Amino acid sequence: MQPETLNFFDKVYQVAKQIPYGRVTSYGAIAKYLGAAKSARMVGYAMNGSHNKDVPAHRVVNRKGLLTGKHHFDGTNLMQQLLESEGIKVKDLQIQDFDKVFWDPANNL
DNA sequence: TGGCTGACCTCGG
DNA sequence: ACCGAGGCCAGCC
Repeated sequence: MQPETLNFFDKVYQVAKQIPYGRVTSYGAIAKYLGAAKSARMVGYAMNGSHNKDVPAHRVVNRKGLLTGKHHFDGTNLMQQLLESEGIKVKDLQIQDFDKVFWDPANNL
């Protein structure tokens, strides 16, 4: 579907958009799926432009299930609220049952 | 224009 | 098992 010609950012957006409801993924998972495990940083940075896209950046967290990017959202606990709104239990910036809500792109794509 | 930063992860010692 | 450093690409000053 996605030609290799697409840039890293575009690919990230494509994958992030496909994240199912009530599920979360990590930057590294997406990066690794794209074939650039070392480019996990870029995935997070790509989320910076996700604001203009329909990318649920709140469903993307770090490897520890910590909402590191919540500081980039509008309010303070907005990101946590969104996740809890989807049924995901979040303790402060730590996602509970992260293993259960974790969605691997390679698992579905 | 050139250079630094940034929502991270993996590898090496 | 723990700690330190590197790497990637694009946007912004």
